[in-house]
Amino acid sequence: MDHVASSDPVYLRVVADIRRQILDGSLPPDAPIPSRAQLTRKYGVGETAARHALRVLAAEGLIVGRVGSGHYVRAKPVLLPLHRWRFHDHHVPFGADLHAQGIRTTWDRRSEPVEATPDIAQRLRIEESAPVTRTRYVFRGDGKPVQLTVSYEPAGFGDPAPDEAPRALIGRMSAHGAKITEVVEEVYTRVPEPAESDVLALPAGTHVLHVERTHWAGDRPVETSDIVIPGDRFRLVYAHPLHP
Amino acid sequence: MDHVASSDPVYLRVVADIRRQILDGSLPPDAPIPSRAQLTRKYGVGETAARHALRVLAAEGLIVGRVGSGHYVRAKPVLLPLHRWRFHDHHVPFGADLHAQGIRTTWDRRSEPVEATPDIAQRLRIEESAPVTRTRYVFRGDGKPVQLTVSYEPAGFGDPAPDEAPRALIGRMSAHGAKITEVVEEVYTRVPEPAESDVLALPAGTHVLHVERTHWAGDRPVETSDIVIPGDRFRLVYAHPLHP
DNA sequence: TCCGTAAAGTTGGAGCTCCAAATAGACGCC
DNA sequence: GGCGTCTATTTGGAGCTCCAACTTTACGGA
Repeated sequence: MDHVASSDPVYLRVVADIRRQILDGSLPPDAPIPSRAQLTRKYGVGETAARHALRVLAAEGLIVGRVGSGHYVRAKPVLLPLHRWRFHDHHVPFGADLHAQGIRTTWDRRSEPVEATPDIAQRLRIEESAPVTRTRYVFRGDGKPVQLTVSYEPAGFGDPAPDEAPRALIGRMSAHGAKITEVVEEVYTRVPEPAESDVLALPAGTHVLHVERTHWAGDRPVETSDIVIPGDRFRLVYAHPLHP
Repeated sequence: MDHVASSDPVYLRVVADIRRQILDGSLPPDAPIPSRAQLTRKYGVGETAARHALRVLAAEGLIVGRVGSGHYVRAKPVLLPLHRWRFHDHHVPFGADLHAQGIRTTWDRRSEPVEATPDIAQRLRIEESAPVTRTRYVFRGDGKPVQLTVSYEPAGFGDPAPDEAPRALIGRMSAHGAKITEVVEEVYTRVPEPAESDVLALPAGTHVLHVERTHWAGDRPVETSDIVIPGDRFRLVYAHPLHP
């Protein structure tokens, strides 16, 4: 996914290679990164390029440097490249489009404990009838429901630690100029399995919220994407690429 | 606010000085930043330090570099140092504390057009009885209202541009272990005047949402802070400091 | 076995240099 | 005035070097 042409700066070659290893898990948390001197030999670059590569990776939050010791893969690494993400306008998907048409958006959320259906149980990898929490988000345009989002998560799984990190729901969605004519539905399941780190550029082992179904305005499927809920499993860091 | 001791790295001295000038407005948007060569002379540092300073400021989003031309203050600069901010957990202020006590949080928001009272009119710097939009946020713990937040903004002022930037409401609040016994109230006013850039580290001219009153659990005042609504007036960039 | 010291390695700060690509301004020509 | 060219300046990539502060490891003595 990270195409780095041979004409690109050499430091980016180093960055891309190390980043890939961290993202796919071949460099696990706390693993040591080659030192400056080793990088110059391994990639045949100068010290300047090696240093800059390490600096970029550190700024991205993927590695940490310890003076006198070395660089290591961040224990709970956290790269959320903001430029790949879109906040929902007013927390309403496609909010920008609604606003463009002079439609005022509101939403609310309601959680309730339910028992896992076979379908949900399988997705969440829990037993049938186990207690789960269902949260229904209703997004409205001018008071009329525009989108219904249902999120399931295992009961207890979502109970945050005392000083838990923020859990703002952030989504990436492509905004089309779709008309708002029907109630749409998405089913999110909070699957405790490794993120497709390639898509999200998240470290291996990160937990994601997966969009299972998405319908929009007349059952026209919308681009499906992963959604991250920053939770107690990882801290949220909005990284600024810092290149060049 | 940015104390840079003489023992600190020299590039930080340069960064702090330029940053200050941008934040207090003495370097207005699009103003040119001294070139590498000029910085070395002006601050008596080497080229390495000058370059690194510019790189840090660029990574912070305060300046942009144009090859062959120079560095300039970003036209709509936007530094939001995430580490100074706390997302509301589940968008609910003090949500982390509520969760710690096993309390489940929900909230909803409702907007309605009203006429400006003298009080509000003065704060918003509009005429009395002018049309304003009142938004009432109700934050609930286990279904019971925990906090009522009322936000006023001039009608039209908040009407977003067609491709408006996200408007997620982000707040910084100190989380106390306060008990949830009473409905509390905050009055936010979207004041179209320069931010106290020193507090928020936002460039001069940025518009902020100012917290006018805050009560919490038995009329005990909570730390008052500024709140930013990313809107069409500026783009939101989550910057990662990038030092060192 | 335990402890203290010495040596080697690593980060981060800082300096210098060279160069390609891009820009902006000066200059001359029509 | 308008147009094209040429030159000085600037960024960004890349190289090299030196050093202080710190960590890790290896070694030797008690």
